[in-house]
Amino acid sequence: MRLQDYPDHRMKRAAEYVLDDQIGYVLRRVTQRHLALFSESIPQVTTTQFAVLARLSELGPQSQNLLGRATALDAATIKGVVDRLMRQGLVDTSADPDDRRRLIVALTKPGEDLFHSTISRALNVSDRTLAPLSDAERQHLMSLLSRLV
Amino acid sequence: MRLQDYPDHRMKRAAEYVLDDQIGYVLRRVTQRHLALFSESIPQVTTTQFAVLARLSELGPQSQNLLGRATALDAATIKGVVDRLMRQGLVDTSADPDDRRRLIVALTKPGEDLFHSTISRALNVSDRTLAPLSDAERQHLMSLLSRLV
DNA sequence: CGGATATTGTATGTATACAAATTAGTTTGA
DNA sequence: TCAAACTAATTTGTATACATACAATATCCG
Repeated sequence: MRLQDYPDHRMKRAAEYVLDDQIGYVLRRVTQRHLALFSESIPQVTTTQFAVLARLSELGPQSQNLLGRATALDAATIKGVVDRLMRQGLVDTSADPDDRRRLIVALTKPGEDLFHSTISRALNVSDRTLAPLSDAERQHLMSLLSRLV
Repeated sequence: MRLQDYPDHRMKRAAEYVLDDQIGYVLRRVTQRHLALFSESIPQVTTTQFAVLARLSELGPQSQNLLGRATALDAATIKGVVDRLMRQGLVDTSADPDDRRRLIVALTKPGEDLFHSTISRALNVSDRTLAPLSDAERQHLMSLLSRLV
C-alpha cells in the first residue's frame, strides 16, 4: 500500500504540515515564555517599553521616528509606546527647533533611574529565558537567530 | 583609570545592557520578518489563524478552550481568532450536547480547502524564514529553540 | 444530596503591531 | 524657484495577546 492510498487522510496531513515544527510557531511560544518571565520580574514596563528606554539611554534624545526605527517599531507603534511611557513620566517630548515635523523624545530622571535600577533584572530575564541551554549553546542560538533578522 | 571611573557614562551603560544581544529583542525581530513573509504569501489568514486551521485539521473538531490550549492561545485570544475565522466562513461552531458550557469548533469545507491549498506556501514561508541557514544549522536552531518553550 | 471547587465561554481593558490614509513640513530637481 | 517627491507624525482600523472579572455549567467530596 502506497502512502497516497492511505485511507486516513489525517495521517497524510500531519506528515504534510507539522505545526510544532514550524519556526513561526516555535518563535511565538518562546516569545510567550520570555514575556511571562519579563513581566513577572519587571512589572513596571513591557519588553517593548524597556527596549525604548534602553535605546534612549544608549543614544540620547531622538526623534520619535528614529527612535522607532532604532527599536524596530513602526511609526504607529512607537507613538503608542511613547505615549504610555510619557503617561508614566519615564520620557518627555519636545519640538525639534531644526525640523518642525520632528518630536524629540528624551528620558526623564525617573525614566533613567528606572532603567538603571532594572538592568540587572532584565539581564536576569534573558538569562532565565536561555536557562535550559549551556553557555556554548546560548551563543550558538543567538548567532543563528541574529542571521534571521 | 578603572572602568567605574570612566567619565562617559554611556559607555558603561552600553557595556551593561546591549539591546541587540538580548534574546527577547532578537526573537521579536525574527518574528517580525517571519510575519511579513507569511502575510505576503498567504494574505487570507494570519499566522495564528493558520495555526488554528492546522490544529483543527490535525485533531478534528475541538472545544474552543481545548483548541486554544492546543495552539498556545489563552481563552480570550482563541475566542477572537475563532470569531474572525467564522466571519470568513472557515470554521463553524456548535453546542456540545454532553457539556453545555462547551462550544465545538470545526473546519468548514472552505476552511479545509483553504488550509490544504496553502500548506505548500506555508512550508515555503518557514523555508524562506530560515533561508540564511544551512540545513544542519536549521535543524540545530529548531532543536535549541524547542528547548526554550 | 448539596455545597465547594473547577471549567468554559464571554466581556472589558490594556498593550503591542502593522497597513493605509491624512496632514504638515522639508528637500530636491527641472 | 517652485512643483514634485519625500519625511514625520498622527489617526483609524484590524489582529493578536494577556489579565481580570463574571455567569453558567460540571464535578467532586463530605
